[in-house]
Amino acid sequence: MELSKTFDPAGLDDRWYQRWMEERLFESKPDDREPYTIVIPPPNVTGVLHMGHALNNTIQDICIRRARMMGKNACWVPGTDHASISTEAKVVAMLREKGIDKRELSREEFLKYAWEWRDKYGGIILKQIKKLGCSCDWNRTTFTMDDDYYRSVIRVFIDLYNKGYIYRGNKMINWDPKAKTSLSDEEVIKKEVKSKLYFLRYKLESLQGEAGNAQNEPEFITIATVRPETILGDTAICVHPEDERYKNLVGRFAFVPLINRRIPVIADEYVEREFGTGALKVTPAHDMNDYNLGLKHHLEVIDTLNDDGTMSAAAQLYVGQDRFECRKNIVKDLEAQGHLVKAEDYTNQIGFSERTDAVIEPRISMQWWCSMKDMAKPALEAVMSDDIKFYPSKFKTTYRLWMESIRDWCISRQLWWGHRIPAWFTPDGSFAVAETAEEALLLLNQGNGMRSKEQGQDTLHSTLTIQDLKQDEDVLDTWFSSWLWPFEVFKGLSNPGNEEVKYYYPTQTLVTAPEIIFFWVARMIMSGFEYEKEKPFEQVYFTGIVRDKMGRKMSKSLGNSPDLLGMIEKYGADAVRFGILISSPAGNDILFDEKLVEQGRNFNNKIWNVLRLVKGWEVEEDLAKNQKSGSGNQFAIEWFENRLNASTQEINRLFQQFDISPALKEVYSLIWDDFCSWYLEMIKPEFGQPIDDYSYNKTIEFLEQLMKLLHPFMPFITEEVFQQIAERGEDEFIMTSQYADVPEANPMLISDGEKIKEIITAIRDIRNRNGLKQKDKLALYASKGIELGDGMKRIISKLAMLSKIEETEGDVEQSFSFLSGADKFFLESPKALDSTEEKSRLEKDLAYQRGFLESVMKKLGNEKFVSKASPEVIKNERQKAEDAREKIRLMEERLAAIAG
RNA sequence: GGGAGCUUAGCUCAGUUGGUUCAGAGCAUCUGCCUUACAAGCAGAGGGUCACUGGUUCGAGCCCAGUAGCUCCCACCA
Repeated sequence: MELSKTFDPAGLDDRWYQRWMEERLFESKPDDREPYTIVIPPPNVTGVLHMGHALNNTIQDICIRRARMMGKNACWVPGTDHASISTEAKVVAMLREKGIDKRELSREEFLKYAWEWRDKYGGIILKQIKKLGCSCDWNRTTFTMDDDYYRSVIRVFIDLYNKGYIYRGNKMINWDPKAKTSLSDEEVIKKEVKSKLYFLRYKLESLQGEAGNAQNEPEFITIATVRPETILGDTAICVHPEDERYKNLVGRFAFVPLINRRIPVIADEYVEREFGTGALKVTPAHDMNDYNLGLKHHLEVIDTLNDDGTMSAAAQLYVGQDRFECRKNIVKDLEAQGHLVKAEDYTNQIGFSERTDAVIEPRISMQWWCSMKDMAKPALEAVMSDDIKFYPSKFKTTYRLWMESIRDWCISRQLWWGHRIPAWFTPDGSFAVAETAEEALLLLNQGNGMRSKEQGQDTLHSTLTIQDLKQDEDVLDTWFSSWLWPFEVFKGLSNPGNEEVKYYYPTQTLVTAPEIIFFWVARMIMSGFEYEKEKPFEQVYFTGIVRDKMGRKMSKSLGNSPDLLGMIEKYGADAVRFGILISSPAGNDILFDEKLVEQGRNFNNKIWNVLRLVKGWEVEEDLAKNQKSGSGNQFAIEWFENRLNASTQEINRLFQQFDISPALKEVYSLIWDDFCSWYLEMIKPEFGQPIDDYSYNKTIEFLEQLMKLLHPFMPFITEEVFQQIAERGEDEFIMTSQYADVPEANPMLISDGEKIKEIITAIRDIRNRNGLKQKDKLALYASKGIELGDGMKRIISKLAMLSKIEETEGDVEQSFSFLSGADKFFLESPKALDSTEEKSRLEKDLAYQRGFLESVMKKLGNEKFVSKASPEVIKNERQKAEDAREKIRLMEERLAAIAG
C-alpha cells in the first residue's frame, strides 16, 4: 500500500476507537491484577467540551493507558453530574423560549421537561470525550441522579441527620436572585467592583421633641453606604462607643430618610471609626455584619427584598422595582430631599453567583445545614500526612487553611432539579426526616418529629394521616451528591461491601482543577472517611487553568475558547492532546495556543514519515555483515538501545512525580532528535540499497518501543504505526500491550554517542560557516591517540560526508581545526584559508578556558575547599583542571601555528 | 487584612540535595539547503549581570533577610 506523503488523521481516530470498543478493551472487571482506578470528575450533564475538560481528561487517559500497559487492571469510570442550578437554568430558559413559564408548571411537569432535556443533551459531552480518545469503561457510565445514586444521596442525608450533623436553621445565607436559591459560601465568587460610596444624612430626633434645643446640638448624623436602597430596611445607626464625635448621640434616635422610621443610635466596637463618617447604618436583613449586630442589640429585621431581587412591600417605597433600578431612583430622591451629602468613587468586593453571575444578596432564611467540623478532622489529617498526596504539594496549605476554619455547609437549594430533601412536614410545622412519607408518619406518630428551635418541643401527632404530610420542596446542593462519587459509582452505598467497591476503592488518582478543591475534593475526602472508612483516592493531581496565549482565562464571553471539536477535526485528536499537554505543568496555568496543536500535527507527520521510510526499505535476509562489532550499524544500534533505556527510565521517573508534560517532552525529543535525526540517519541505507535484516529488525523493535512510550499521549497514530510495522494478531493492540522491564543503560555507550554527535556537528558547522557544501566529501585528520572505534568512525564518515578519516602526528596545513573535548581534529579545506576568523574564535575560547582553569585552581588552592569538600568533588575538580590545561595547550599550539 | 506562589534568552517555561563542563528546552529569529521518509522538513548559528540589595559559604538561579513588581486563594470595614 502506498502511504501518503503527509499524515492524514481523517477517519483514523474513529476507526481505531471503534475497534477498541468492539474488542471491549476499555472494560474492566475485578480480577487478580492490581487495580488502577480513576473516577472522572463528572462534567455537567448538559455541558459541552471546553479546554478544561480536554486537559483534564487527556491527563486521566494518559494515566489510565499507562497503567494498563504496566499490567494493572485499569478502570476509568465516566459519568455526568446533574448540576442542579445550571441545568435548571437551562431548562427554564428553554421553556421560556417555548413560551412556558416555570411558575405555571407543577413540580412533576417541570421535572418531566428536565428529564427530556437531559435525555436529549446529556450524552453530548460524553461523545466529545470519546472524540479525544479517552479510554473510559463506558458500561460504567453513572449519572448522579440514577435511581441507586439518588437513593444513596437521600440515605446519606438521613444518616447525617440522625447523626446530628444535619440540622435546619434560620441563618444568613447567600441568595442568588436570578436562580432564586440559596448558595453555599463556596458558590459565591468575590469580585472587585467600582461602586459609589454615598454619604447620607439622617435627621436626629431632637431631645425635647419639637421644642427648641441647644445651639451645639447636631441636627443630623451622616453615614456612608454603597447600597443606599437598603436604608429602607435600616433599624439602627451604629457608632463606636469611644468615638468622641458621636458619644453624646448614643441612645438617641434618628429618622430613616424618605420613610421616617425612627431608629436608635447604638454603640458597638465593631464599627471602624476611620471608615466613612464613623457612623454605620444597620440593616440586619441584608448584611452579614448588620445581622450580627442586630442579634446582639435585639434590632428589628426588615426584609425589603423579594426573592427575585425586587423591592418588597416591606420597603414601603419603590415596591416591585429591581434593586439596582431602585438604587438609582433612591439616590435621586435622597438628593432632591437634601439627604445626599456627597458620593465618592469607591472600589469594593461584591459576591457573584458562581453559576448565574448574579449579584448575591445576603438574606436570612430557613435552610438545611451540614456541620462539617467533625468530618473535617480525619480528612485534614489524611492530606497533611501525605496519606493522600497532592500534586503539586502547595495545595496542601490551601486545603489546610480551609479545613481548619471550615464552616457549616448550606445544603438546601430552592430548585426542583436535584435530590429532593427527605423531610416531611406536618401542618403545624413539625417535621420528620425519613426515606418515605410512611416512615416519616411513623416517626411523627411516635412523637419523634422535630420542630425548629424557636418552636420548642415536639408533640405527639397520633391523629396525623399521610395526606397531612408535605415533603420539603427543596433539593440538595449538587455537591451533596458529587461528594459520594468515588464509592457510589461502585455502588458502595447502595450495595455496601460489594465486590466492586472492595476491589476498586480506594481509587488511585484524581485529576481535577484547583478551583474545586473545596467544592469537591475536600468533601469527597470527608465522605470517603465517613462512609467507607478509607480515603477515596491516593493522589490528587491538580491541573492548571487553561489560558489563551495572552494569559487570559478562557471564557465564552471573551470568545477566546478554541473550537476543540473543530481542531480535532482539522488536526486529529493526537495533535490536540499533544498541544494541550506540551505546556501543562501541574498546578501552573497553561497558555494554550493553536500553534502547539500544529506542533503536535507536525509530530504526527514526522512519525508518519518514519513509517514510510521503514516500510520502503528492502530487507536483505541473513545479511550478517552489519552485525559484527565495528560496523556502523552495530554501533548505532547499541548506542540507541542504551539511549532508549536511559530515556525510558527518565520517563518512568517523571511519571512517578506526575511530571506529565516533561515526560511528553522527553518522548518527543527521543523520537524526533535521537531516533529520527541521529539513529535513522546512521543506519539508513544508501538510496536503492537494501538494509540487512538484523538492523531492520532492531529498528522495528525500537520503533515499537517508542510507539509504546508515546501511546498514552497519542493513542491513535501509535496504534496505527504499531499495526503497520509488523504482522499483528486479530486481538493484538498497542493499547493493551505491556511495557517490558528496562535494563540499566550503559553510560559509556551513551557518551560515545554524544562524542560522535559533537564531532559531526562541529564538521557541519565548519562547512556552514565557510560556505562549503554539505555534500562534498572531505578528509578528516584526527590527532594521534584519539580513541574512536571503527563503528564510530564509520558513522562520522557517513553523517559528516567524509572521504576518509586518518590519524596525524602534527598539525595539518590548509585545514580547519577544531576541538571536541580534548581531542583535536583537522578538516581538509578545499580552498585557501583566511585564518583571522579561526584566530579570533580560538582567542575567545582560550580566554574562557583560562578563566575556567583559574577558577578551578583557585578552588583547589583553597585549603577550606580541599578540607571540606568531598573527595569525589575534589577528584572531579582535578579532572576539570587537567582537561582545561590540555585544551589550553592545544589552542595555544594552534594559535602559534596560525601565527607562524 | 491573612496566606500561597512567581520574577532565568524576544515569548512560554525547566533548572532535582549550593560546586562556572548546566546557565538549559520549546517556540520565535538568522544563515545554508526543494539531499528520493518528512519544506508540516533537513543542517547549523546567534540570543541571558538568572528582578533588586545585602548576608551565609572556600563557592549561590539554587540557602537566609530585606526591597520592588506580578498572579492566585481565603477574609463580614459599611
